[in-house]
Amino acid sequence: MSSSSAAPVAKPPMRDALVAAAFRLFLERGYEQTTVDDIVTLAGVGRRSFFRYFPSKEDVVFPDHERCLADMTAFLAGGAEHEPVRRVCDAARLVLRMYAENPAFSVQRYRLTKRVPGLRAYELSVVWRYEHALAEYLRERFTGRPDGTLRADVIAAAVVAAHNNALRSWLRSDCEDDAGAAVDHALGYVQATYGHGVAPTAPEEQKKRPDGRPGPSARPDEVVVLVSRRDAPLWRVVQELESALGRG
Amino acid sequence: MSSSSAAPVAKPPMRDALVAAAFRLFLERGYEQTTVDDIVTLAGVGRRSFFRYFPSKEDVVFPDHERCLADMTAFLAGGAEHEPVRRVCDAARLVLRMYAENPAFSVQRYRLTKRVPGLRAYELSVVWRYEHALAEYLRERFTGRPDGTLRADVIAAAVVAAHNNALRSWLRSDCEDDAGAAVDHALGYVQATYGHGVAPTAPEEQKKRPDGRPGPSARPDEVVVLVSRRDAPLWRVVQELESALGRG
DNA sequence: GGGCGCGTTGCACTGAGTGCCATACGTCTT
DNA sequence: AAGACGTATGGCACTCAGTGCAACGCGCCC
Repeated sequence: MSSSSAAPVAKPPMRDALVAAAFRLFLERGYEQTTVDDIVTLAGVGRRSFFRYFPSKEDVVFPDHERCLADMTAFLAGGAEHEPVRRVCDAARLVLRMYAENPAFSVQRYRLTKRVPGLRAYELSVVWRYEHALAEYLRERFTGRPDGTLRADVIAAAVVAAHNNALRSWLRSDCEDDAGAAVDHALGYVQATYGHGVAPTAPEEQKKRPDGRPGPSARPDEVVVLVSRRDAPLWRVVQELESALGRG
Repeated sequence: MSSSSAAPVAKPPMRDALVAAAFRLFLERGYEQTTVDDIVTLAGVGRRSFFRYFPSKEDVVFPDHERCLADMTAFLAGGAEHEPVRRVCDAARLVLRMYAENPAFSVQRYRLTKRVPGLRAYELSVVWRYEHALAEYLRERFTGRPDGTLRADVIAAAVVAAHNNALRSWLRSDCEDDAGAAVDHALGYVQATYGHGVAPTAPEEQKKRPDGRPGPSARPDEVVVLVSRRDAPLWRVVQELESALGRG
């Protein structure tokens, strides 16, 4: 079995071998029933090398997470055009696209994390870093707004929840559904709630669109969210509504 | 020293002693620098007993979490009156009240979890169970609605994020702020976004209040959220608004 | 050829967590 | 009163994750 110049992988042949060996064993005999020694024996490498590539046994289940997080962070840092909520939703779409690049792998991991409590907990800490990055981005964009950090935290949590909802339903369908459509639908709900001008509660957003029109990427199914005190007089509510819609 | 009948604690004197010893050591020399042997030596008990009361070293940092989660779950199962979003917000208020019962302890724990990555990760798995319980409750209440599980997941995430935002800012202030007011403000934002009748998108909610009034415990600062397609005719929007307000 | 950097490996060690059994104490039974 | 029994605790040995350290092999450059 010559493996010399057949498929010259750029950097880490050993890393991939460890991931492959780990998943084989995890799937056939379970995560907790598999020791690191089992993995390195199957991969034919030394035990010490495992911990050189993966700081913990759990990390081998999320081998490209650091890269994925770095990509998302770079995307957020890449520019501030578009509206902030739109941008974090796009960041979430980016993450889902990375999952969708390896459907088989993503499904296997999903089955693992669903069954093993320890892996579920670890996945939470992974997801938390994404959410934290989104919240951090929104906090910067929301500086000066009333309740800026609160809104940032809540919106980031909502985006992550919507993303995960779509991702899980896609994974449960064995990747037969359209992942992009699912996440668009889920994030559309979040964008409809928090995105756009939301004039009455964030009037300063209006200044960015002096023409009073919906702004970039206006689709016919866009929605407007109006928040008003319940005891406000109806005429006042309608007035706010007209200004939010840019009519009247 | 005679400790026979001086302070006859009901159930677990040993458990509390372990918690006290653990926090003393964690605070004075750090979490990772403290071994379980150190804790049991200071508490004067056998090492095996530690793991009888706490399944892991991390659990000693959240000693009453199981009870707190059970209380919240019981509260949710206790009744389905009020509007669902209102109810999960009240559940979050319940949790914050438990934190507020031991301000000093909560602050110490906050300082610990903030600095120790392992504890932060563990706290995430703790918080996740709360969020999951809220989402589960909302899913049941939202069965039949379009995107019921999506809305349930997103709202649960938003509630938890708002709760945590208020909790953290309260803990950072050394418990000098008013925790109740902070969480009311944060959850008010979520309730303003998702709560109440939200007539246009959830008309079935109207049936529960045939009188058309806001329902129980209507406060003057309650708000109504109206979601509508941006391209809808204005008269239609106003019609929906009137029905949402129970006027017209 | 000999030094040098790097990736790999083996080895010993710490510490978390578990299973098993022995012990002590209170209670219930005969 | 003596013994049986359940429960709480302690002690011991073991597995396994993770780390520090010191070799070893290997290509490379001087």
